[in-house]
Amino acid sequence: MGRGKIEIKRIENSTNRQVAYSKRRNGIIKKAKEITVLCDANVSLVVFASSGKMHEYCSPSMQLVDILDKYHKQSGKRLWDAKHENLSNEMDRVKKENDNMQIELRHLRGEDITSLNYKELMALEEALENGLTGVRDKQSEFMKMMRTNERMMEEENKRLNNELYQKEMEAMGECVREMDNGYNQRMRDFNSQMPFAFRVQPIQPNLQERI
Amino acid sequence: MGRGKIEIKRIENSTNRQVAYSKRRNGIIKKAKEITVLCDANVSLVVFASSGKMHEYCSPSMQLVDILDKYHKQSGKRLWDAKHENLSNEMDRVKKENDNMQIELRHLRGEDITSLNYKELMALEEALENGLTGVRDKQSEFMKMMRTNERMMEEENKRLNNELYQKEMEAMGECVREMDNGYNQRMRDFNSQMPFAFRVQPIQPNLQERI
DNA sequence: AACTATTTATAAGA
DNA sequence: TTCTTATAAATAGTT
Repeated sequence: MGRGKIEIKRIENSTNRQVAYSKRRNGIIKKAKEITVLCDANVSLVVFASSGKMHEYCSPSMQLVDILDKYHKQSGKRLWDAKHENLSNEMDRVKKENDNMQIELRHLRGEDITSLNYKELMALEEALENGLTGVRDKQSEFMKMMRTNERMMEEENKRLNNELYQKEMEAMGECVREMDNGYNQRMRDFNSQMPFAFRVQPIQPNLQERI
Repeated sequence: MGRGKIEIKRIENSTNRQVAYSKRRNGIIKKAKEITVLCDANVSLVVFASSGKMHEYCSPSMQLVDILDKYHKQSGKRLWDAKHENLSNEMDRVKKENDNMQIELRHLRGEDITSLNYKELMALEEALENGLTGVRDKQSEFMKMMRTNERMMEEENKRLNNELYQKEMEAMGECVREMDNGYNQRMRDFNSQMPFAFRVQPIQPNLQERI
């Protein structure tokens, strides 16, 4: 009923689909109201757009719960119980999955392995070795990164020390020549004796969170 | 849409009302199906005739319970009782636990460890090593048991062979002296040449299920 | 339950 | 979204 006949299949153009949804939703709700009045019927209508938005119509003087109650009584399908049962089943399934994982975890931790046969033990060993290999690869990667970083820090440190020394030399300027030359000598001595760890260090955000 | 226009008010003639109900109910259900397909929507429709008879339509791949669940979530109206909510919460809890275990398992298998920091990697390595130690202890225990068993079987075998030989000697009694002495000699030769595996073996229930 | 004249819903276009 | 309008679809009244 429109400018052209349409096939009843999903409207691919999303705008058109949206428009059609809006129109038809109004239409169906209007029909629901009409049948309610004309035929003295009770209707519960809940429509969800694909977007998730919900619209509902429910005959006046009746709440959805009442309708459901009637539905419950009529259909013999016990909705609440059914829902409960579904949830219960799902629960059992998930709990079983849980138990299996628990067992697997315990095995991987070397616990409760008395019940395993030799074949299973071998498989377990292999799994553990594989895991260990992966972890150690990752660790050596880390090590490499740390060494690289250390080297960078060391260089940065050298550079900073140098710069600092230059700055001091500059700042002291003429002063220096008037003072005992021994002072700067002592300064340099001190710096070269100071343990590396106590010198000014660059901030290395890459490492701060990881170590 | 008919031979004449009608006012939207209760149809007083009961037969007409009944007919109209039937026609319009089909119409509305058809519309519900159409909007479901055309617009990718989900619909729950329950219609009660004034007689009390019920008809329903529910989008495929969705049960009324699912619709209700969605309805519940959207409207905030409490359709489910406390029991349900408890179960629901428990479910969430268990599912979360499940996810955590899944993650731990993947880590132990060396998967998804990119996101771990060094400390976590170390802990993981230790766990794996402990697991491996446990498994290997168990394996060596197995080995020991198998060796012990083998030794026992060997001894048992020797004993049985001996016994068999003694029995044969006894049973043949006088016969032997009358026969060519070469027979027994051949018998013994044969037995000592026969591969170990084909001799009578003791039943070892401890090993039967395990290996 | 079928038929059909008419009303109503709506697809496409603006 | 809303309006318009040509056309498809629904259905009231009839058989």
